[in-house]
Amino acid sequence: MQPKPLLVCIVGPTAIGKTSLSIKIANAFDAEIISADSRQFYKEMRIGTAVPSEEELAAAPHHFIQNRSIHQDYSVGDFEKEAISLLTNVFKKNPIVVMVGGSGLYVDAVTRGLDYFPEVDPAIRIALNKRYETEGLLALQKELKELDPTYFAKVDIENHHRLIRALEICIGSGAPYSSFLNRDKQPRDFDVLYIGLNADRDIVYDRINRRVDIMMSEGLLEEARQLYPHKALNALQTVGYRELFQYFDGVISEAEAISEIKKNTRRFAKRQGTWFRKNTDIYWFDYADSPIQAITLIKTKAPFLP
RNA sequence: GGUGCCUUAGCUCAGUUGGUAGAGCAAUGGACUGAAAAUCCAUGUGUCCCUGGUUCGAUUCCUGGAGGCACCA
Repeated sequence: MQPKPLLVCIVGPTAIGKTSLSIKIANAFDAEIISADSRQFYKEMRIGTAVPSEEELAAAPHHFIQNRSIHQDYSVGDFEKEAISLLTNVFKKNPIVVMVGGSGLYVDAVTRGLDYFPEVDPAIRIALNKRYETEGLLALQKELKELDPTYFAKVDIENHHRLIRALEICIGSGAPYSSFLNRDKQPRDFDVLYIGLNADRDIVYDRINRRVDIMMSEGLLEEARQLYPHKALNALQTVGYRELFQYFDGVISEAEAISEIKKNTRRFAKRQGTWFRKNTDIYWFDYADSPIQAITLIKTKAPFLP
């Protein structure tokens, strides 16, 4: 039997060194790289999202890096479809692809798949957001309880994003949100090997703090200033930009904005840890380990590779 | 040097008319199916500066000490 191709997923908290490891692995196997990072898609956001450098991008073929505009709506569902179709093509020429990503949901969308949900009119979400503003959380809870009692019983009903998402499906499709859950997901015709990169909390936090300073010295302030007119866009609800927008609004000082960026990035890294920790398929490595160890692991898992 | 005020959680501070304490922030743990770097939930953190005294009992009152701030010299 022909062995399935292998998708090597490199995960871990922000600023741990995933980009660098992914390039070394890609070079070792002459592989291409897929980014599963929910903010590196956007071509207008380069410094604040820590997009790979020119040299890094030249070192291996990269996909899903700065291939979108902040003005286009984009979602995990779109990413899943595009990534799977790209993988199908790339696997035709190479039995291994490297995926790097800090966005847990985006990684899982590719490796495990999302359930099918119908497309709904974006106006529904807009209306629901308005309702949330005027009538509050309680009104949303009440409506979901009526339209989808099953999902109501298990969602976090304090979380308006969850409520609105479920309601938009209920209203737009006429069927309960929960009726779409746990349908047969698309089977994947590739195997997945997760490699996690981590370090002691102090080290991660220290790397984050230093990286924020580097971003500022590379011109994050100017990048944010140019995006300031678009601060309401979804893509710009992003650590590193929001805080600077507050500075431009005169709400906080520049120094405060920088320390807020550091704090919010640290919190983000903590949330990434929570997400990845529950994935028991991950092989964890210390950030200081040599990439040889990861490459050796890949070879033992996929002996058919050159 | 004198006088006054202060010292309580990682930080800023509240409080106990004497029964070993609580807010905000920070931090930590968790959730997550098309907004996910988003959004949401939960949780503590303590020689109450040290010393001696009064008291059944002192973080609280008193003595002395240390550190800080202010004013006077």
